[in-house]
Amino acid sequence: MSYEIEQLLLKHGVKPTPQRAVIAQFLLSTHSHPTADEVFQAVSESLPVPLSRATVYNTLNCLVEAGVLIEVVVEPGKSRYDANTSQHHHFVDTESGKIIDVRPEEVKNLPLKLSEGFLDGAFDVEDYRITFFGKRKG
Amino acid sequence: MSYEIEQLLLKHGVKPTPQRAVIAQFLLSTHSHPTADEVFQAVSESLPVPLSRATVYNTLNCLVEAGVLIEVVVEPGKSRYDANTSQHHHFVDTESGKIIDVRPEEVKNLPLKLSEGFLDGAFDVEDYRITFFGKRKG
DNA sequence: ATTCATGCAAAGCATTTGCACATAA
DNA sequence: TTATGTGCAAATGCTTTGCATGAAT
Repeated sequence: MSYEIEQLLLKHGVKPTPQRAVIAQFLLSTHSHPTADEVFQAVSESLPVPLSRATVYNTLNCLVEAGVLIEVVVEPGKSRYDANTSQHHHFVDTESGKIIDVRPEEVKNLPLKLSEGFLDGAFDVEDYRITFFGKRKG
Repeated sequence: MSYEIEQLLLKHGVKPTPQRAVIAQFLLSTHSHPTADEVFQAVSESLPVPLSRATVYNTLNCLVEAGVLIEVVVEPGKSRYDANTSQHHHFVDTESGKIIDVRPEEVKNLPLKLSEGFLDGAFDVEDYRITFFGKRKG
């Protein structure tokens, strides 16, 4: 496994194993927001090590807990994974279902705030995520 | 079933039945964003008609398709339902898991736009939803 | 030796579906 | 009677878990 991936995992307190490295590597190489099953398919095909679905699920959960990945839920029933852990938003193409990362700089009028009176000011907003929906032009 | 609920269902092209009316009624009466199972529990308890889980699922899907409800997904694995169909956002209390509706007027800096250059201007944004995360103060 | 990741198969949930029965127009 | 909603139970799909094996410290 590559030195960089190994360092990344170690930095997050995750013991580097071939399976973990290859799954993390795959997620770093794509912007397609794959599901667990898509990760399993993709990684199984082109892999020096064998891989079971259980390990894919265990590994994805482990990497999410460690902060290497984030879990993205846009449709009910399945989770998607994203190695882009910096604060960002998503655009969902409602025709293809594709999910595209949107950097905060690409959204005008950020940062957002709730009005002072929101619920008597009883809550602190720590973060927010925006999901845009739309279609390809033309 | 009440006249108003009946009219609401008819207006959306849904044939009013006791089960549908009572499920719609329950969702109109709460802001708790219940899951299908919570709807089943709540409605089963205080009900003149018997009710099966299949009917709850069928009905919720039917009401979502008809535009009477919206489906809200904040956690993987289960859908939640909301009779507030006007465009709005959500605040998730990360300690209790509670979901609170946020009216657009309560968010400063709206409306949002993507910058002109976003993906070469290839997409039209039709809508967006914001999910805020935070905690109760103190 | 001890710890812990992996693989397999079984189990667990949320949800959907097939089919028979009931109900309403 | 014709269409359609409902109920039950079985099936499905995604994910988790238990347990035995295997690798690494």
